[in-house]
Amino acid sequence: MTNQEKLQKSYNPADVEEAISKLWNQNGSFDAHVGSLSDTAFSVVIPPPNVTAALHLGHALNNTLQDVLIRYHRMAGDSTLWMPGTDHAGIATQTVVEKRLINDGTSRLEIGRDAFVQRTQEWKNEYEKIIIDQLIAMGASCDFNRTRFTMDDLCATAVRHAFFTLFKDGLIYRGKRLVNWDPVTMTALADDEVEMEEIEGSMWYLKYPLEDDTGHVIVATTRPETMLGDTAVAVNPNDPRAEELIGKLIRLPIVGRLIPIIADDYVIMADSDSNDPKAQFASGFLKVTPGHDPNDWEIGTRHNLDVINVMAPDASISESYGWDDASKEAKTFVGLSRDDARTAIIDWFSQNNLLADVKPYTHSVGHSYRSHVPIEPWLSSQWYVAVTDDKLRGSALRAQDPSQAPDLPQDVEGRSKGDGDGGLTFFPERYAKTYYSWHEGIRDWCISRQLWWGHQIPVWVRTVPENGTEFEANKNDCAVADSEWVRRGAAHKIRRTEEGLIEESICVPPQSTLQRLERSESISESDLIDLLEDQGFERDPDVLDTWFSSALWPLSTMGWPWPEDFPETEGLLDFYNPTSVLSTAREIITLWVSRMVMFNRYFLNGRLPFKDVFIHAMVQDGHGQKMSKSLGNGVDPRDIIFSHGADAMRFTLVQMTTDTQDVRMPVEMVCPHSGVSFEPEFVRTQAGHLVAGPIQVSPQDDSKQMVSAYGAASGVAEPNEQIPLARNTSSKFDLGRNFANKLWNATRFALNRIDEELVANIDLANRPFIDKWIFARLDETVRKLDESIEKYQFNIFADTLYDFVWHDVCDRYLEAVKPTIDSDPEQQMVLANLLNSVLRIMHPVCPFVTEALWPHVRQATSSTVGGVELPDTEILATASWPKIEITQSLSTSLISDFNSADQLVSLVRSTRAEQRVKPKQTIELYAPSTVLNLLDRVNGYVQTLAGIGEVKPLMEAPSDGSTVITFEGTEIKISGLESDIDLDAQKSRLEKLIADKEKQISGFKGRLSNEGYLSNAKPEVIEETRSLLALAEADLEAAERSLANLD
RNA sequence: GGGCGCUUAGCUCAGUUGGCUAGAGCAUCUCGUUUACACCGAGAGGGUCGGGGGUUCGAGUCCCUCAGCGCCCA
Repeated sequence: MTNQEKLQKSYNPADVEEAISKLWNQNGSFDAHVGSLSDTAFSVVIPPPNVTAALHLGHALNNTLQDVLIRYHRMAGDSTLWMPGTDHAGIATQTVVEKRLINDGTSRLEIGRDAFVQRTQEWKNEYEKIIIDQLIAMGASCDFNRTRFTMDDLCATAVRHAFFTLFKDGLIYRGKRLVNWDPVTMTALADDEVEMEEIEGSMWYLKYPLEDDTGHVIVATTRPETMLGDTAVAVNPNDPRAEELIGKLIRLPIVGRLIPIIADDYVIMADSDSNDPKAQFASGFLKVTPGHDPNDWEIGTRHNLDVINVMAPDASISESYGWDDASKEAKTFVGLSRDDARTAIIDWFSQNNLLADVKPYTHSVGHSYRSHVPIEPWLSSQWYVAVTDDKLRGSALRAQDPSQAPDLPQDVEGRSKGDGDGGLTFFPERYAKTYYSWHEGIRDWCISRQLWWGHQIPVWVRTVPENGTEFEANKNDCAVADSEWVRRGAAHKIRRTEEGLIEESICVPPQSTLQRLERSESISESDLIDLLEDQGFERDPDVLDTWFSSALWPLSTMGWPWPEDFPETEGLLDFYNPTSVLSTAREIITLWVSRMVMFNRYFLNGRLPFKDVFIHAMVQDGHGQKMSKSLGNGVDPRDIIFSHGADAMRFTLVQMTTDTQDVRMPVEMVCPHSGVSFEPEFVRTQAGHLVAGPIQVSPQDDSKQMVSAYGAASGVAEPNEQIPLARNTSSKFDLGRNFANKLWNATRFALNRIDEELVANIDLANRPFIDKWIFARLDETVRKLDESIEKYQFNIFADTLYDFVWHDVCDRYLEAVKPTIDSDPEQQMVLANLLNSVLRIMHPVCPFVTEALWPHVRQATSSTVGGVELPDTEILATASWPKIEITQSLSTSLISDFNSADQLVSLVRSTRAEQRVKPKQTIELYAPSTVLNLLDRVNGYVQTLAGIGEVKPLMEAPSDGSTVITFEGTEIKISGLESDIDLDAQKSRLEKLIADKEKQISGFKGRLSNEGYLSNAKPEVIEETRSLLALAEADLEAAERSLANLD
């Protein structure tokens, strides 16, 4: 006896979800076990979410997809690992914590580095917990015992070891050069952290007088404030004016500096007729400011120009950072912000009659992705990874599956048969090109960040006069092969600074690495550091770019470099790396995918971090804006779980995941006072985004208010008891909710019907048509699911499930067996096995409802169906994927017979509707022998679903009181409608059918009389057209005959 | 500026190498409820596949072009 009485009338996710999460956790259902060599590994590392904020639906999408893959492969018998964790997200987290401090009336600088890191740690703990709870709530089957954080001991060791190795191998260097400087957060940014924005600015035309007083040149610039740092004026050598001017000197206004006119073909020549706005607006003369413009830096390098930095880290004009020839006049600008300096300098030029012109000019300017202010190209000392080296860039390019990528660039070594080359595949394929282009033009990676939150750079630096050291330094970095520090296990480099001093850098490996090194002097890491600091070395205060630790994620989480130091990681690296697939978003290809490939391959002899990269769609809000933590328009998955349940959310997200389309998610708010959903009022942010206004008024009662998710996320409004936080929802998820409920009720129906304890196993060959058919369809469905998951076609996976479960199992099979099942114990067992299979195939997408139903269904499954392998297991999450081997003879023609019969059912139903036959009224059907044979083969299916009482030969049809159907070229009559026949309706249906068929026939005939078609089209296509024509002609004839009989 | 995608029913989206009468869900309309499910069932209506041109026997699908939207990279 099953315990079906426990099943409620509809599925209520909140009743079961938490208990089921607990069940999985208690049973260790998601624990990874390193398998033996013969086992198939399937592993995924989670893209670690930033601890800056809670997850939104974009994360829900990505994590659901990963979970579907993991659950599918776990059921398919693979040894699975889904590694969870979070990312410290240096600048982003520092920014949010600083915001909180400012709200609290203090600041980072006021409390100091240690206290700040402590505060940030607290933030991290808070959000790490929220994030993990969210993952659990959405059903993510991660091995949560292994949860990592990019700054925990394991990851920190990996970071230190990786840095040390790269440093020692000459792939990390320190350079003074222009970086993308954010003058608000006061840190350098990587190229990809800079967002380009179109700015409606101006082009200013400044007169620069020649030193010999013979005239002036006019330079065009969008950044006049940087002219204080000009060290040349450049002209294109092809410019007609060039010859006369090159080599002459200019007396730089305000500053008085004498600077040369040089020739460089970077300079765009003036051409007012050009289509290129740059040429239109050019004056032909370019002020060259190597200290404040990357292109000018290049020109400066070519012409050996001085580099003068006229700005402080906050982008105000300053003479303290490399500007020592400021005139008295120039000093009046010192201390101005860059905006004020711009105005002041333009005023000065204007007052001195040196402003030739100003034109409005639209151009794009880099902005900080974090503070959104314009980036200042700024000269400073930073650490770089030489990713342009063939060992990194080349390796990343060689990794690509050659069939997906263009030929390797000239300067990249060819692929070898070695580990990993050619093994990296992108889904959808087009993203392979994004990856390729990024590496083709990649530049060295600036990894220093002027932050307090992150992995502090493990390098101690000392600068000494040239004669203060025993080492000779050339201009570039060079490694010291032997020194007291090298003998102790550290790596030692020296370089000559721009100021002519000698800079010594000592990189200290982590203790675990140090103790394993062969070295002549044994010393602990902490003693080594003490020694360094005693000798005047200071640790670089900067931290590493967050992506440096993320790049090591598939390595570090698996225990690299010293898994024996972390016993819980033993064996992981060899068994689970390379991971099977990385699922992530588009922009991550450059930020993360690239760097993981480079690092994993570099540190593990070419081994890839993952074989496949799946790029998922972006989740947008209802206005087509990307859902993001920083914009604050994210919808908390817990809100959707609250309104619709986790399975509904998951199914809907999976169903929306196609190859090409981003996912648009119109969001409603739920009034916390009334529970009513409504569309919130939207407001535009300063940056131009549409977001739900921070405070919303209740749609039911305008005296009541609530805080929107945006209001809370942006910190503009803080929810309290009177003005509570409103949850979000979206009717998009109704689809998934209805489906979960459908499954619930189908199971409920079945459990009510299965009450016989039958132990004999069932041979489908002895079963009625409908039982055979549903298993043939199950077989087909499972194969389609397997194929779609293999190709990461998630929408097809979901649609296949929906179509099979809703339409075939519920609408057809269950309806068809209703008259017979109560008296047929074998059929009850067929149904039990069917449902058992359905729960299994539904499980990867809808784990909660299936797990909730599982104990009932497995209990009901007391015997087996031949050819269907469904071994019993206590927990569905660890049950096996159905294996179905139905003999060919069983499924041949089953599906085509069924489709014919189903077609007939819908014709009869349409006719019933047209003739307004009451639902319970059974009717008589008169059919020719071909149809009678079909009805016989499908064994009552048509009668049951179309409400047909008796079936008789066509010739026995009564001469009046019947209506007629055209089916597969035959006439079928229906009588017993118990009301007057609506002749008009019948007539117009037949007329419409005739017109339809005539149109079809003329189309087919036209095709078949076309010489080109007959000679070019594939024979089977032509054959098909012929048979379609025949069918249409038969239908037409039958319909015409019927119509004629009516008159 | 370069690259990638999108534009198909009122809405949100499928449509694999060109080949059946272009599909689904929602919404709409009609009918139905003691009988698994109204988070339901049955039926119906609704599309010149963004515009234009081309290739082809045949184009939603391939090519060119124009327009609009979005993303990534500079």
